[in-house]
Amino acid sequence: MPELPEVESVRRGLEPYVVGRSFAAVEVHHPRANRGQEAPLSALLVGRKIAAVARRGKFMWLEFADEDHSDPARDVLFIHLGMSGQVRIGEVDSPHVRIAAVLDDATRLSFVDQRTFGYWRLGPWLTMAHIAPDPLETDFDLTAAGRRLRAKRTAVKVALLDQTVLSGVGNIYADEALWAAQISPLKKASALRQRDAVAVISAAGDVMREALTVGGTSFDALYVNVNGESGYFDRSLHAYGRGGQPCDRCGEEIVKTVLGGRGTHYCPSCQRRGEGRLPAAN
DNA sequence: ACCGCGGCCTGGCGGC
DNA sequence: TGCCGCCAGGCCGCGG
Repeated sequence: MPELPEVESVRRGLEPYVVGRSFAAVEVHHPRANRGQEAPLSALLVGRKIAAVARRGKFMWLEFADEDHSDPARDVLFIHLGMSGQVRIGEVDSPHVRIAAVLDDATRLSFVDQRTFGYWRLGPWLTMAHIAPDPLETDFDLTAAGRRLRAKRTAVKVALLDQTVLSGVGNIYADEALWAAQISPLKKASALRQRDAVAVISAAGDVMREALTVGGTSFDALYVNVNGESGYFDRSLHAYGRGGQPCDRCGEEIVKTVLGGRGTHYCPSCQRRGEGRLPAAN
């Protein structure tokens, strides 16, 4: 479940089941699920006590009780959901169960991942040092993120997806943030005024916070929380997936195009902020 | 140093 | 019905 609100929904769901528990058994059913790991995951994890479930952007990780949490070199268990990963409580009847784990209180965790872009990997926390803060962090610096965005010479849509600028934003929330801030996805990030860069990042935070309150966005059973339930933010989408439909703000037709290889949806009429002519407000 | 593109996978859908 | 190409919410590494 790809973007920040979906990952955070999983993190919150996982927390009460795993904190204070230890791994009793871990079985890897698909080699890609722990690629990059030499030793078997079970040898690395069994007996280790989980102290916390943390997240930055779309990266989630388990902190262990026997590690120094202020040490950037400490080992953590990264759980990345990739494009189609799920972490479920209990056993799951699916051909895509890639990892099955049991905790010391007999709680079962199933890592289900159709496309195998996700993984569990024990490694040093600093492996993800390049991931920028996400807009839901309490000390997130909007001004600095705005400057990083404007340092990019790509289209602003592409820059929003760059996890070293800010993290957590994926293809859905990038389109939604640009729609909310009334900025064209095609506009060069470096051509944005600072206040518009800040506005679109701020909008990304707002949209993701709102999505989180309804459990994230899911169009199908691929994107579910730890109990297999779908979120329903798809009902609140204004741009993503709405190509050919009328803009909720101005009625013009939403256009679908491709930017940076990703489907991109926007209103060509009212997403023109910072282009010299203000959109007609309805 | 940066940016753009291709690759990694599976499965569902629309078109022929 | 069947096959084929295209598309999908992410990320990394390569080459220019």
